[in-house]
Amino acid sequence: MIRLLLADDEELLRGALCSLLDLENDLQVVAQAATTTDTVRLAAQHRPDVAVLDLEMPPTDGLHAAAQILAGADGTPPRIIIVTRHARPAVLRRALAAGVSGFVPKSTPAARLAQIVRDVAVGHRYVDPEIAASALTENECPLSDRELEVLRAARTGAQVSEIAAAVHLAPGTVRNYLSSAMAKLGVATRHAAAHRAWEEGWI
Amino acid sequence: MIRLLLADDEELLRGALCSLLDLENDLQVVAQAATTTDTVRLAAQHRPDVAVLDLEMPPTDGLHAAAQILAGADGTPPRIIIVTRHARPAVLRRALAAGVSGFVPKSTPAARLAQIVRDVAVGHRYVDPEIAASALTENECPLSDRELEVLRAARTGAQVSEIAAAVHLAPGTVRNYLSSAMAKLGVATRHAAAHRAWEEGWI
DNA sequence: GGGCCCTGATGACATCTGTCATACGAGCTG
DNA sequence: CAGCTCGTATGACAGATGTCATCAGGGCCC
Repeated sequence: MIRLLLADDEELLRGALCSLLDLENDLQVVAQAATTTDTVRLAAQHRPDVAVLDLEMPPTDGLHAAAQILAGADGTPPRIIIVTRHARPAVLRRALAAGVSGFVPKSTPAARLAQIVRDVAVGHRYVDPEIAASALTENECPLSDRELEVLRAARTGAQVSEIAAAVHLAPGTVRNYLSSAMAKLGVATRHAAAHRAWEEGWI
Repeated sequence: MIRLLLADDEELLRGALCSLLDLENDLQVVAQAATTTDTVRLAAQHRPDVAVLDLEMPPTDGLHAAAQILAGADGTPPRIIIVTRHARPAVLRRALAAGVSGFVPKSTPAARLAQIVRDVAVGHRYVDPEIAASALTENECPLSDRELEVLRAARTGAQVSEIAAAVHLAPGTVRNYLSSAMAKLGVATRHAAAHRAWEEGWI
């Protein structure tokens, strides 16, 4: 019997997946969570074999939760499967770096999930083939850490002075980073750059 | 037997909901769609009793699909339930104006969906109580149609000239609309205004 | 130590943005 | 008809933004 932890902030999806997976008679959902904090707590408490985590979850995100679970486990940590709607190569890279075993976009047929869970439970890794292919062909994120940082701060439409305060840099420096990020992305405004970087899964 | 059309671009959710609802022995999923065009086509072809539509679907959205289904039906049109993650009062208003019978956020427990489908099938309407309460207390969108239009075009970080081209207005006029929208929303940049309007579900 | 790259910072300059006053025509209201 | 509002447009101006050259300090390699 494979013991599962299911984490997703959307009750509808989590509930539907729960009953779907519980139908399989070698799978058992032992805990459910809607937040990353609950996820980490319940993983430590129930020690599931496999944790299926949505990437987009408050208050942080699935990757943070995965890292915490893997770091905090004494003994063998659970295998972790990340499920996401925002399935971009860059996100896949970050997920694999965090040590997750499975990466599944929400465009995967529901029927296949149970099999992926079984594969991962016995130690295999599963990565959506489509995204894996993109990750191998698409170019890396061209932006530096600082550039990503200022773009993150620019996402809500803030002015330079606000961004500068948020990242603890001089306003002029922020403008330089924004400028180089825009040049790298081939766009004309910081906001277009932030939008683009977000779409690509870089921030 | 209640005949259902299920439309959602996420296979995972659609598949999970499908098996969940099929488990109920008075419900039967007769068609599934991942795009709004398929949704409209299959609704005409299968004439389901209830259509469960995700709001966020390519290439248009669930509300467009709902309007087309209701307009195109000869005889009694299907009852329509909109499911959405982005459940804001403004969206609810637009949905009700389009003639849908049910409005369900994705935070609804999966187990309750079957009952909502049954209620709607016999002619009741169902609106998530939480959102309905917000819709009654929260203030209306203060923006005019033109303001919303330019903000929509501004969302990707475009410059004034691009926005002007997109909405077929003079650049100066676009700036006036952006300016008044920013004033109404109490923000300092067009991008912050667009971000805000998006969060509120206005664009 | 001397050179070299990297990060963060500054200042100057052209351009873009946000604000505001104003204008003009369409439609409506008295 | 005169007066009014509304949508659209223009021009002017201050301030914000994007670009670029340049500089100071800190590691790092020879």
